[in-house]
Amino acid sequence: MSTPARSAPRREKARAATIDEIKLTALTHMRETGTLDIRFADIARAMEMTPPALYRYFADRDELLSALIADAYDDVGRYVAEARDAVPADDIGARFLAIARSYRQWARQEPQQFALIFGLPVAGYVAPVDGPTTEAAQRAMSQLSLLFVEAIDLGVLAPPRLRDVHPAIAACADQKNQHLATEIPAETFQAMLHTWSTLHGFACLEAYGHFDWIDEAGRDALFDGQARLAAEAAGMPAPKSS
Amino acid sequence: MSTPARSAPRREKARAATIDEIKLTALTHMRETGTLDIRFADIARAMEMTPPALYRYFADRDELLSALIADAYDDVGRYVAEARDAVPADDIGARFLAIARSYRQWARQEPQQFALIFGLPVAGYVAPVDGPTTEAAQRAMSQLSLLFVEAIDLGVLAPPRLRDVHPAIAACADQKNQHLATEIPAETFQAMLHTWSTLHGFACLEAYGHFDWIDEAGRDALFDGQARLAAEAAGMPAPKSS
DNA sequence: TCACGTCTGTAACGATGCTTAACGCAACGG
DNA sequence: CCGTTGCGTTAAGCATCGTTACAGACGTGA
Repeated sequence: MSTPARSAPRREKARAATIDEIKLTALTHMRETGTLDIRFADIARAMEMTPPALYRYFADRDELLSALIADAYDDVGRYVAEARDAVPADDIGARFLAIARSYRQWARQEPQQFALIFGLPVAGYVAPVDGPTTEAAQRAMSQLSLLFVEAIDLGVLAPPRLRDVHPAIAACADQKNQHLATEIPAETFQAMLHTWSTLHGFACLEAYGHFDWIDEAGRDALFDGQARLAAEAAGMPAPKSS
Repeated sequence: MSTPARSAPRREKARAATIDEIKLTALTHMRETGTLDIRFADIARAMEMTPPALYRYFADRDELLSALIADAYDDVGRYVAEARDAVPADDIGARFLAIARSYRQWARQEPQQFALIFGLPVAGYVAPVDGPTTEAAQRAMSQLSLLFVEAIDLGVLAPPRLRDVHPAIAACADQKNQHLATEIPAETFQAMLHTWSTLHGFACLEAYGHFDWIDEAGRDALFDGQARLAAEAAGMPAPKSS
């Protein structure tokens, strides 16, 4: 049976640790090679195991990949949420900046995981069931929308720079609003998407090395400017603290 | 010898045609599979040839990949330039919109080529010599900077929304200005980078399917809004024509 | 017509990877 | 103390793929 014993806390712990080690080894290997390629042979070698042993933990290569993708979802979501929550709840502007910066930093630190989620599908991998791609969008965005809700509740959100909203976008906004306590106006919903696109663009270009010709200080300043523009356009207040 | 005969116009033509067919077949295969994987076996099969025959045209798999990447550079540059030049030279705002839209459209039509240039390096492929990645940045951006130069020369470029420029960015601007007749102010240079990031972000998200939950009309409107925001922030005039 | 270069196919080598099957070992529970 | 369970190894099968070597076919130019 593939079902693990139901009463063996010690075993299960070891098993979970091994699973984590496998995933971590896979990630490390991706970081070292700079690609999204993972081979059971490589992982096994790095763990001083033999390839077939891995099949005790993952049915096949795709299952490992799926797990990595799922983890990446969680990682970026947690990373961004933590950065946001580390800033006083009453300083919405600073919270916005924290989200923006953490999104960028995550992409920089983990370009492979970033690509895993936001890049082209990996070779030979078929996405399980319906659109985890869409789910990635949802989860990444949800942290941002939470902040917009906070801003609305605190009454500090100015109207966004762009006021006219296409009916199709308004419809999307309505649909999303059904899951929220505080209603997000369509213009603000649109501004959120603009914000995300803007920050994502910078993160992509930088993570994949297209800004390497600008030194780090310049990139930092450039990004903060981009974030400030985005905040301004979305009606987000300026940060109180530096 | 790998050197093709020096006097055989007919042969050379056929050879060039075959090379083009190989590259096109490779692209087609990438489009169909949705990945960046290319295998000599697949290409050969699609062309009703045998794998070894391909070695007459490309020394190895990497050489083919390099050629595809180089082509992608050219393609996007040409595509964007043509779109821009199809608009009256005195309507800078419309020209800007044309560039923005064509960049997005290219990414949408050719997500694989887009990823080839702007994504993570392909598995098992080592970039020849120094940073073609950087070159991609240069070439894509150059079409945009040409437009900014036009705008400056016509005196229709307003100061960008963001005025303070970090010294590191100013230094980059100075360096780029050495290759241009018309000097681009540092703030404008910075605004160009912001513009590119913004448009690129939307293009990435859409090309890789993260906006699939918005219907096409909505995406079109969303993008135009994004472009308008970017133009406004960069000091670009509004289009005269619709 | 004949020799040459070019192109292409057949065959084969070597490496690599995914995956399954069968066996041995250690820990755990009664 | 013994059976069960889970984990890991060895061995093997299978499928590819990249690449090279060799030999035949074709068109070209003298």
